[in-house]
Amino acid sequence: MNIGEIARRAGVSRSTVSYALSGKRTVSDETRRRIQAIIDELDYRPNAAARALKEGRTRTLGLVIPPASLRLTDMQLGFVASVVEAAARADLDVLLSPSGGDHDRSFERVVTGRRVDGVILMEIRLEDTRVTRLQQAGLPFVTIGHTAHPHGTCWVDVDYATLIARCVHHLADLGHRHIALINRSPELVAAGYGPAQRALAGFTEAVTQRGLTGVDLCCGDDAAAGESCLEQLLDERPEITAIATLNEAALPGIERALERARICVPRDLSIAGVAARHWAEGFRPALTAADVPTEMGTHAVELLLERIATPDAPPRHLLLTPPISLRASTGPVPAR
Amino acid sequence: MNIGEIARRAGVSRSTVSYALSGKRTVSDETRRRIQAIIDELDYRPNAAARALKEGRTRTLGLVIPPASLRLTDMQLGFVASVVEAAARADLDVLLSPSGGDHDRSFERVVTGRRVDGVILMEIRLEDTRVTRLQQAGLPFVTIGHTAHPHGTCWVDVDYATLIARCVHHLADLGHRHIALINRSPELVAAGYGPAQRALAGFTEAVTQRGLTGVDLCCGDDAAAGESCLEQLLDERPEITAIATLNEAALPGIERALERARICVPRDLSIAGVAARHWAEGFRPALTAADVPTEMGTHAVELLLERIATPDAPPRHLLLTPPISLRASTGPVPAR
DNA sequence: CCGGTTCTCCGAATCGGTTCGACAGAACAT
DNA sequence: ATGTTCTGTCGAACCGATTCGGAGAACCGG
Repeated sequence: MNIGEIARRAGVSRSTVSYALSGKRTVSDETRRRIQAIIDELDYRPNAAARALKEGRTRTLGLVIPPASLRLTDMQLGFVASVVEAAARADLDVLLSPSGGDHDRSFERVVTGRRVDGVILMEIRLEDTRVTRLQQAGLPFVTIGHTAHPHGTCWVDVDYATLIARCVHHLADLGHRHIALINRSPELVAAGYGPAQRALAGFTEAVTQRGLTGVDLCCGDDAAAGESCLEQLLDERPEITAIATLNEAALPGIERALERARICVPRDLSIAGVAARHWAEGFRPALTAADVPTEMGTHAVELLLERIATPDAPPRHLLLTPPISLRASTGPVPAR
Repeated sequence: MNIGEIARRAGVSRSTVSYALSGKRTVSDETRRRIQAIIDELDYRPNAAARALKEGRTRTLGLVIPPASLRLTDMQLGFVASVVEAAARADLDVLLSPSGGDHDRSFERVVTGRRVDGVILMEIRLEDTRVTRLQQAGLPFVTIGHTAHPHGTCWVDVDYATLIARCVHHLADLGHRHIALINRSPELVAAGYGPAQRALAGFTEAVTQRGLTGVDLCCGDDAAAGESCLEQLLDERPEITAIATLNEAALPGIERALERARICVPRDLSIAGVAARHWAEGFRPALTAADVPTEMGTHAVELLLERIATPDAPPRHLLLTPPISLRASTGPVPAR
């Protein structure tokens, strides 16, 4: 079912069919109707490869995700979902490329095989070779998260520094003087993972500003790590009355450790953080938290489309600071 | 950087470059080396659209996922990840299409725009219009899960009936006589969702065979539902000493309800089930369970590649029955 | 020295669209 | 009546690869 077949049946030339479809030149009403009827009957749709070849664009976006070996967090999964939906709304398809290493066949195919019109990069490091690779290839791209040199690139990110700082201020307002930050895994922190770094920065600044005692510790991204991390914290730093965290995957473990230690939230201890709504609401009691916006992906797609349309415009950034939803996990500091 | 540019620089014709690359005809060593050097220098890679147009295949697989509005379960996420990785290993790209409704633009584009060589369909219902659409379009496809008419199509699935039955037998061997099945959500069961149906069938048969008392109940796919479901069960059926379940998302809630009721697992109550390893190991104590194989996606890709290669071969099925990993959540029935 | 192989390579056709220039005929103005 | 503009359509070129038929050279044995 190619365009020639349609043209033959309609008794017109191939170009007329093309124009009838695209509307880029006028076609008489009568001819257009005849063509449309045949297209409907045969369920014809133009061959994507042929169109891409001639037009020089693929109507496809690349989405580079962490390799499957690293379990995607719920937050990341939310990004993927919202990217895919936003792209679908713009009638674009999404090509997935699992990539973490530097020399990755899948990534290279996407970048240099002109399979996509632009790329969205997730889970980037402060120094990221993939970013430089994309820049050198001249392919439009947007990152979710940003590198150490954020000015030359388009990105959208969550302002972890501000959000964690707000958590600290909220807890300080409630009278808490000794606050702990439960950060992401030591490996991520060591690798220069942006959110972890910036959360720590925001925490430190807010703690200093309010004259509080702050403890910050790393914690693996799973329930078991959360459990042992909290046990250690309760053991070594009994003066702590409040916790701020951005480690949503550790929440179930934190909850378990608290329950085991017979610590009642928020009576004995307050917790606030940054987490996908799903995790915050699954916590007992429901977690006071800045809900990480699922529309991150939507924004990334918007930025990318802009960038594809006008590659020479100055790169735009989007730093999101969602409000903190007050739920049940924070309360006044316990009387001594 | 097209093939003509390479040819010009190497002083050969375009066809020679093509043959040097594909090896489908002999090219002298010296010429090949010269061409390869230029390709390496310019970092040339053939244009995917042009190749797809000529070859009639896209080297791309379509993966149809549930729409983002429905949160993907961990298991489904595992499938996606393993599909993507298996495809990457075979040097294939994966095009994502979120689709649930029947008239879906993204799905139609993938199916009829010849954007992919084959499709993997997840989360299918016993009656699924997308399956018939694919059959009518003549596009090779494999489903993860199977419909009510499984013989005409290729699929790979987990044998929930057998797995749940094995759990029951294991519990019966330990002396348990009163066993409950915690199934998936009532909506899914009502909608004719295969796994839920088959789990119930396997449970009923095993219970009958061993002469046990069985209770089966539906439970929403989240922690809160698991919690209330278990509270109700403990309240209404105190004689129950063991539980079998395939509802991994309810596990955290089940755990919480047991802890609250001061029921010690496995001393007072045993639990066994079917769950992704991640969930089973996150349970306290670690859950005796058949680990849902993450390689489902890998198998689906293998089947699909076979089907693409030989579309007229009889359709193959794969019913996986992973072994039950004995962990800490099952033990002998408590003395009365 | 000639006919037949073998080894290399080239030219041209092809895939299925889009788009540009041209052109016939109608409509309109002078 | 003649020139001009506007409409609707067509033919051909083009995007960048693959692939088939064949050309020319080297080499073989007879």
